[in-house]
Amino acid sequence: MYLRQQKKLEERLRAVLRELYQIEVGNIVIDQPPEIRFGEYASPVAFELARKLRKAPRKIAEEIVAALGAIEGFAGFEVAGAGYINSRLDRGTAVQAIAGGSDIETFAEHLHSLVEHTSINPNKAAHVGHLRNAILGDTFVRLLRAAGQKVDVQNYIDNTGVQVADIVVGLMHLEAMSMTDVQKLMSRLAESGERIDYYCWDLYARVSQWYEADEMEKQARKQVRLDTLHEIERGGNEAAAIGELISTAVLRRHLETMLRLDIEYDFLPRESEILHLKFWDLAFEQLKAKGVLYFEAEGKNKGCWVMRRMSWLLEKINTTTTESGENISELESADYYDEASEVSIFSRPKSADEDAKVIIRSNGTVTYVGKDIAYHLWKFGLLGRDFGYRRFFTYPDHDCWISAESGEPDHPQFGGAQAIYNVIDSRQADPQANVIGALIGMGYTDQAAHYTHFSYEMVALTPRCAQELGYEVPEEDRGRPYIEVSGRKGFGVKADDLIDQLIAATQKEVDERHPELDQVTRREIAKEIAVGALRYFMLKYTRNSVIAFDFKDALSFEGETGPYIQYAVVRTRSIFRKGETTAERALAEVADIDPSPYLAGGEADEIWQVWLRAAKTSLLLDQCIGTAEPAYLARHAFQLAQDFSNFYRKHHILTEPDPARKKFLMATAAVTQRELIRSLGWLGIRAPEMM
RNA sequence: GGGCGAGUAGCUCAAUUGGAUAGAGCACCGGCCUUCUAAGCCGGGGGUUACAGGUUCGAUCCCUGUCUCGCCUACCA
Repeated sequence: MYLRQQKKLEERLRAVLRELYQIEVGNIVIDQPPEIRFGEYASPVAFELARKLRKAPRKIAEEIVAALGAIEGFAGFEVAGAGYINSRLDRGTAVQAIAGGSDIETFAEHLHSLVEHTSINPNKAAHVGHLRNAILGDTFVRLLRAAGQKVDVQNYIDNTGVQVADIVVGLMHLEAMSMTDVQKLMSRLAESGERIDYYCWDLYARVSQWYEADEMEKQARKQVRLDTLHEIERGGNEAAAIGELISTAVLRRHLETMLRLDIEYDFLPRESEILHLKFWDLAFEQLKAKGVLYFEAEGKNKGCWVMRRMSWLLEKINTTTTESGENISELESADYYDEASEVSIFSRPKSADEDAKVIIRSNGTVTYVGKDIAYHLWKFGLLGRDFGYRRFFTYPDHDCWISAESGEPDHPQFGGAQAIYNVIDSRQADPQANVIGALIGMGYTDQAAHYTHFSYEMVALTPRCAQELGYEVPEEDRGRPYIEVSGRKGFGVKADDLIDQLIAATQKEVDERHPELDQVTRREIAKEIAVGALRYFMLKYTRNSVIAFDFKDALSFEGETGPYIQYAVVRTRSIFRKGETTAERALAEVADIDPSPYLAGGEADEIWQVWLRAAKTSLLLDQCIGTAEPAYLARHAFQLAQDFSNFYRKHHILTEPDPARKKFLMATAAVTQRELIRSLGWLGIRAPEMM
């Protein structure tokens, strides 16, 4: 309702400006007045026109208001302050419309999108940083799906990288294990209920220390690491087999951890297949043919195949654009690859570009960015080769597939998406930008424009939290706001430990509050609250804010938290239970009455505030997708819960004597419940029956 | 050296992307359970938005400079 009326108002303003002043205003700014008593929409458009028209803004605003006439659903327009144009909705009509439903259809897009998130190296347990990634990604998937998009969820698995190699080194060299020993180890762990990912967490830290421990041996040990890495990449040997076994087991653990948070995946592309199916060879041919990649014959990169950096391109086209991906759409108009002459803007420079990015080293091996370019060509359906697929993990209503050299004949289609989102932390902005740069250089500007590096800042630990975990915090770090986690040092909070702690804390509360419920139900409620607390905690910060993790904050269930919002829903449920009706019925019954009398006067503003906020959920969905920022919706849900709590205290619903007013108050609780559950659902948070 | 991000209340963060009196949560102080669940509500104190200029009707937001912090910038992967 809110969004639809805003668009109507915008159009009318546009028409009025055309009539009165023969002016086209590109973007008509409409926001909300500082106080609800001023109306629902405010536009400062008169200020903007003041200079152009050489008139006082207030005068312009008066002329516009006079010319607006009547707009369906609006009660009136007025000039406020120095020249704001405030618009009031007809509250009675609006309430009926809000009770009727949402207006997602005003912006729904039927794109085929691909979201990649989680992507944890399968060599250790997931930690809080990975949780932020997965929760952000999963939430964004839910938002896109809510807006009508078809979304594939991918979790990229670097199963042949140096981190997996480190684990293999640990098993083969520190523990002197063979393949059969490793198999025995795994069944021993399984029997004793120990987690393979936790075992690897410690082993990874040990191996990282081992490399550095002995100055004399350092060189040799690093060589062991490199040799192991190459064996794993090549495949068909013991190191590769052990790597495969361990990484697959750890991967399975990651999927189980994420499932605790209701996070599911559709496809797991692995680096091993990107290597063995030779994706790179095809990408190399394309890059070479289009001149994006060229052989460097001199300078420090002599003997390598190199590519211009994105930063160079941005400077070249003289834009102020900096953040990777986000403003690529501005590049669309220009041509960076000329089809006719087959010349790319990236073509070989006259003198060596020392700053160029090396894609193929002088020893003939491909760098990470090179493989990533190939993979992203596949994502957009531009590579000309596909993975094999086989089933890997089963969810209640679908399967998760994994890449394979030769897979099952019948499988769903992946790749070939119209838009992609890569949930990757901000430290990888540069490599991401270079992949985008390669696409642009190859002439795939449209794809580059739909490539979003969904970047976010890391989760670090407060010094206090680090000390609680038993880590020695150096003197100079104690005053800092946060300390970066480190897998190599085994320094961090493991995801499953945190979830366990959260459940233990919520379980205690639920047991105390509801001794009458059976244990299974109490357990279920405790889990829902714990997950709600965790997911909300990770979502309430905007993406580019570093989260300084602290158990005190994360284990809080009061104030701006998930449980606060869940609690508001539980209160509405309680009202309908005691009132022996349902939210659906309460919303339907608002049609029987005229709510207008209850929406007028100062006292009514706080009730109207609930309806207005509830009406904005769709607007928030639109904004969250446009800005790739789920935090706005998290905040919206909190504010709606807050508005409701305020209303709830002041207006006692079930004892309301006026039957028509009672229906209206019931509908107020109902619309809150509907919008809170909807918003929470998109945030991946369930709304418990009781708490 | 270059690039990016950040600096807002004691602490952690917002601020609808240039709009009206910069808002929340936590912490602190005071009040509210015989009434739909107190994981709640109400009230209070708390601010030179790092600093200095500039742009304009209007700046936390844009521009220039300075300071502080973090990250990125390898033929490692």
